[in-house]
Parts: sequence; structure tokens; C-alpha cells
Amino acid sequence: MFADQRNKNNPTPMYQRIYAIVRQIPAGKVATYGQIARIVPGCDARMVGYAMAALRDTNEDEAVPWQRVINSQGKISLTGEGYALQRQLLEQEGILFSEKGVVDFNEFGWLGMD
DNA sequence: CGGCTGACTCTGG
DNA sequence: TCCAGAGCCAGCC
Repeated sequence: MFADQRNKNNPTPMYQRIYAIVRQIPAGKVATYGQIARIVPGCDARMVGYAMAALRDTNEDEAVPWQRVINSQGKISLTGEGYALQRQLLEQEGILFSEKGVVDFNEFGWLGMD
């Protein structure tokens, strides 16, 4: 299974593994960096963030719903224009933000954050 | 092969 | 509530 792929013989680039997970997040739901990190063995929250950052240099941004990945506080980690763009994309999917810009995981969390 | 960079999370003061 | 430090790794010069 996946756990074995963390070996040197793993032909799959880690970023691609991360993107694969992100692509599984359905519209209208969000997941945290840490959550995704736990799904991908040998990967941590930072790695996920780095993978997302790397996305902007590729043309995969259309295939990977990067906007559905937010931080553990339920907030968008980007600032400035990036923030506005991500928030807009999420709102278009029906995700609601509190006045402080926080998403309710209980309602929109992908894995059902109970 | 060395150095630099980057969208996190948790803990403690 | 705010801030600093540690943990930790793939890409791209």
C-alpha cells in the first residue's frame, strides 16, 4: 500500500502524492495541511505547504484544488491577493467564513473533524 | 554535491 | 493574545 511507497524505490514524487490527496477533497470541503500530512507517510504539514507553493509554477493549478487546503486554525495561510483569490474560490463552492475569516471544520471539514 | 527557499504546526513563556 | 524556536524535506539553481 501507500506506506511502503515511502522507500527509496518509490517512483512517485512526494509532491505528486500530495496533489493526489488534495484532488480527492470534494468541492465544498476543506482539509488542513496537517491532515494531509498525516495521510502521506513521511510528510509533514510544512511539506504540504511547500507542495502547494510549488503548484503556482506549474499548470496543474487547474487540476489541483489547492484552495481547499487551509491551516489548522481554519484560516487561509496566504496573504494579500493570494488570500482574496483563495477565499473567493472557496466561497464559490459554498464554504462560509466567519467575520474573522475562519472556516468551521465541523461543517466544512473534509474528514469530518469531530 | 552545496546552498537557498517555502501557502505549517505545536509548545512554552 | 502575541512571539520565538524547533521539527523537517523536496525542488531548483
